[in-house]
Amino acid sequence: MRFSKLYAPTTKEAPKDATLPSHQFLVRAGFISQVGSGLYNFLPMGKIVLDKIRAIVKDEMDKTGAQEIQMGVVTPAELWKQSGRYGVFGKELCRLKDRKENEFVLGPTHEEVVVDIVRNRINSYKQLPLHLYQITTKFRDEGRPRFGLLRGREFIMKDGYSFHEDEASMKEEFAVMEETYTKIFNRLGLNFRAVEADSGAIGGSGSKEFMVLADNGEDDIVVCKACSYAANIEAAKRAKRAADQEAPEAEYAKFYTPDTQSIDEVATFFKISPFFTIKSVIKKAIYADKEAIVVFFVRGDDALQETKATNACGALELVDASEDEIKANGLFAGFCGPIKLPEHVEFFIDNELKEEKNLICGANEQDYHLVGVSMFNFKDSRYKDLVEVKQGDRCTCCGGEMYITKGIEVGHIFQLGQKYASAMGATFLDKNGKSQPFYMGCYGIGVSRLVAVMIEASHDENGCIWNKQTAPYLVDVIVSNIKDEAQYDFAQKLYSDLKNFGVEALLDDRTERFGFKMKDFELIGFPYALIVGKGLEEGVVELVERKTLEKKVLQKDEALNIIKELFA
RNA sequence: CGGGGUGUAGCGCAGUCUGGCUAGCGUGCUACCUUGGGGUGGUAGAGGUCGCAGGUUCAAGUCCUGUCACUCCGACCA
Repeated sequence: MRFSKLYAPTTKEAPKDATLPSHQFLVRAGFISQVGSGLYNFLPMGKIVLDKIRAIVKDEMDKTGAQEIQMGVVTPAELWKQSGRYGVFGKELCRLKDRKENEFVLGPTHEEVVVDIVRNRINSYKQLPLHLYQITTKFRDEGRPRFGLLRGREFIMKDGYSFHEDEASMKEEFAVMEETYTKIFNRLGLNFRAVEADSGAIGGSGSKEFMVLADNGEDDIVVCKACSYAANIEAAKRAKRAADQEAPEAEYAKFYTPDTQSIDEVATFFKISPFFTIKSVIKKAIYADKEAIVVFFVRGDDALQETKATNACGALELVDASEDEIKANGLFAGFCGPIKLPEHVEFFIDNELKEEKNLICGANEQDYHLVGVSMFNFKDSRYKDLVEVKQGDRCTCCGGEMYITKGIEVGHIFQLGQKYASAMGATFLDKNGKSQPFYMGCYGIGVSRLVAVMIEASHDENGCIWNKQTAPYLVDVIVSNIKDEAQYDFAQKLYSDLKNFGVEALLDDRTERFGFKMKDFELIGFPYALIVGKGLEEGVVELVERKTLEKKVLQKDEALNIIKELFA
């Protein structure tokens, strides 16, 4: 490609609202352009990069025996009603009607459609397992699109769905996918972790997220310093904590404690560590068909993890309860506790409080707390993992210290079980001739997001730094002075030799000055530039590596071979 | 969803508070000259219904009402 013909509108200035390097540089270097909130176009070089990432994903997927298909972007609402997600999915689900007032949905993911594809066509265990995948555009009407390609409304995702006769087969495929994803992200040269995750509304039992470690990530992940444990903070577990001081032994009693509503005030009043207090978090749980007040109890010095809490009570979401709602349910903000709670109020207690003694909690009475409280008389089903893991907590696997870091989710794999197949009546005959729903797995990769992630992980103050696997072109042959015929002739010859050898090369034949072309090279971030300039008179050219910006002087006749070796 | 901000030339902005003649600046773009190893320097140009609709006024980019779009912080993100 000749730069003079390439549509790559580069600019000195970044868009005013771009805050992340990946967003700024991808726009400035002419890879993408925004057309609306969360909507981006891929310009020629952006498309090349996107296709390269797509090709790597496809290559590794095909190797596992998964088969590529392509499902429609517009899907009938009827399928979503069958699975039950039409109501459950929130505003992110973009619903629309056709001229006949039939309802449709822009596919944010395709479990429903893929089940419809195999339903009544796969009838026997002999046809299983089967794995179908696609790499297509998805639409989720995000409440707040941001960060360029990292959180758009329209994006390109690889989504795969596997069908199995039993759980064992499903788990086998899950392991294959974990391995495959590892290969894909390794080929892309990314620093990532596979972490334990919450499954969210996609549902199912086990799920793992692939997180690229990056300062600008939106997710908090917990990582063990000593072993390989890593988890999304929504799912992270920790070893039970020990007390930080001796337990304050006391007989069970009610104390008058005016003006002590917060944990700090209670701890100060009783002169004890907040560790021995019980924090009550009162939430309103939203279910598909009702709302209810739910109270969560954790240690005073712990924080409630909202996703865990949502899962504990099976709600669609939790919102803060208003003062009126708290009062209406017979509760007293600041004086709430698990003992003598009004009977109709649902509650859950953190696992770490089970069978603990000598605790202090609210008495469910204005201005009173209870001391010497023991946690023995609650049903096991009340106890759930509710706490948010903190910096410095200990690992459940090895006891090592854990820390919290930021990550960008680039992949998520799920064991769905029979959830969708049951709901949608997709069954097959097993070895015993019995009809049963498929076991399913589903596996996603954010392909367009990866374009941004590559730059988030690899850039400097001058611009993008692409690696050989994803660069739009591998070598930028820069003609320093286009009017110098010797330079131009030599560069053109070298450029066509490189192309003939199969090295993707770009010839910067624009009538711009040297500095201008170098700035563009650095902004766009091709792995190498070959400068054909004033040194040519002495028989030399220069090779610049983008990553280090180091220049090497080469004899002009050896340049071709040296570049060939770089990409051999 | 809660709280802010912005909309004027391709891009980035000033002008609006305090209404007034032909709406400016930087950059980019076109032509010519100049320069030719780090976004050269110069001359001359093209390019704008001031987001949209309505209102007040002798007069609206500027004041009022409505509306749309974009965006920032936080919540949410299946």
